[in-house]
Amino acid sequence: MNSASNKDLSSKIAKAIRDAIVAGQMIVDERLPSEAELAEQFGVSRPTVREALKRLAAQALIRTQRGAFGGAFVNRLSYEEAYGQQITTSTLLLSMNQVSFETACEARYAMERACATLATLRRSSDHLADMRAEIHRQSQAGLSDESFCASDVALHRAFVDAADNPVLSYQLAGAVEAMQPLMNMITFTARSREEIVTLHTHLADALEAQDADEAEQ
Amino acid sequence: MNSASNKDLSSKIAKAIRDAIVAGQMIVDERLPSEAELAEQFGVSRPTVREALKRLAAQALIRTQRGAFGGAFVNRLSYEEAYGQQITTSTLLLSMNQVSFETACEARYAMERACATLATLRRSSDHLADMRAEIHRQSQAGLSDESFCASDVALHRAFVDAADNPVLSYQLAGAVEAMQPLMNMITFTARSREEIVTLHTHLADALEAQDADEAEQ
DNA sequence: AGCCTATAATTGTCAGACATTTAAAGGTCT
DNA sequence: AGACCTTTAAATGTCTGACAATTATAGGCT
Repeated sequence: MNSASNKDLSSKIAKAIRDAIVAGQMIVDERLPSEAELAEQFGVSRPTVREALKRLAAQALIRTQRGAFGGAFVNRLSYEEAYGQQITTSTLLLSMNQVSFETACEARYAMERACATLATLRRSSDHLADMRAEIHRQSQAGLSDESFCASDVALHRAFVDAADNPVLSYQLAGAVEAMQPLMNMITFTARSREEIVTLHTHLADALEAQDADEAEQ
Repeated sequence: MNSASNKDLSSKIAKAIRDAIVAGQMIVDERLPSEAELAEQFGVSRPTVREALKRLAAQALIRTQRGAFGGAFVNRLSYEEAYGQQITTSTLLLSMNQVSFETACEARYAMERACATLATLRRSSDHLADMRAEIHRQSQAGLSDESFCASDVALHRAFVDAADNPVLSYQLAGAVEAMQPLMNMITFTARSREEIVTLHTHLADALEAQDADEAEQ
């Protein structure tokens, strides 16, 4: 995307440092040279270096610390930070590209079906309890559409986590959460809510019984 | 992650603008105020505003254009840009968190199984041809491990695209591509290569026959 | 009408300065 | 000797002011 001939100096510097990190030339928690040193190395001014560093910080590749012996450090990207990144990206992608509700739902169901086998094998009682709790909340009458959606997301999050694979959780939780704004635009009738709750109950039952044929939803 | 009390002014400003964009208060291609105006609005200096804007640019939320009537514009996040973001994030996440090869593979297979049903329904002859071509390449003898992996990624990419759901493609292609560095650390014996090629051939055959029970790999 | 040029707006970059934060070194007292 | 305080220096965070580079628009010339 950023061709090498990008005129922006701060882009080029950010890319150079990013490449070094991704290539493993800098290990986690390693300290980068100070801004003044980087400025000298790249032959630019400090503000330009700072803009490059902020770009990297925005991608959670580095973190900065003030004070003596502070500076910029290669950041260990945590799952939480990665979630945040993915949710921001996915949310924007969906909201800006006229992705139809059907397409998004289809993707979501497909990905959740992917978890079903693993989840039935590994679901813990904790995850089951979380799911039951959300189902109970969803069946209450006075719930706003927004709260209903939020609970729906929480339920699916618990389901995905039940597969006990952090990579899968990272990928899918982001996707599900990103769809929440789309879902919030929909109003649910009492009838459709009932259907959803029934579906969720079947899902939880199947998980509890460790029956893999619940993948049919 | 970034609590509101983050001391960094450029963080706070970036967050404010990002929130406005995500909330839909600014539409695609809308022009932001100039840096000087933003500086005045937020009561900070121009360099600080610039650092905030660079953060947003790093996330592809805005693009900038120089010259008269240039400025920063809300960017329509394309699928390609989103891929790039996701690949960077996923690659780092995997390489920095001692994710085992097994966990990654498990996630990958699970997600691909998710595509199987849709792919069998919708696969075009183009996708099939792409897959066949990669399979052919993989069965050649003198191929380096790295090229073998690259071809493997290309094949799976074609498979995922066959499901004809851009959201799914975006999610999974990023995941598969991010695993390439992990896969590159592995050396394949002639025997294991043979098995993989056989597996891929079965997959392509099943897709061609539109037989959904190939999901068993 | 068509082309060229000046103009103004805006981002990109630089230099230098000061404020703020923070860990470490060193000094003082018990 | 050990605990506590103070100083110090290194580094990021921020500001000011300036100049360079770019580019769409307006106006003038032929």
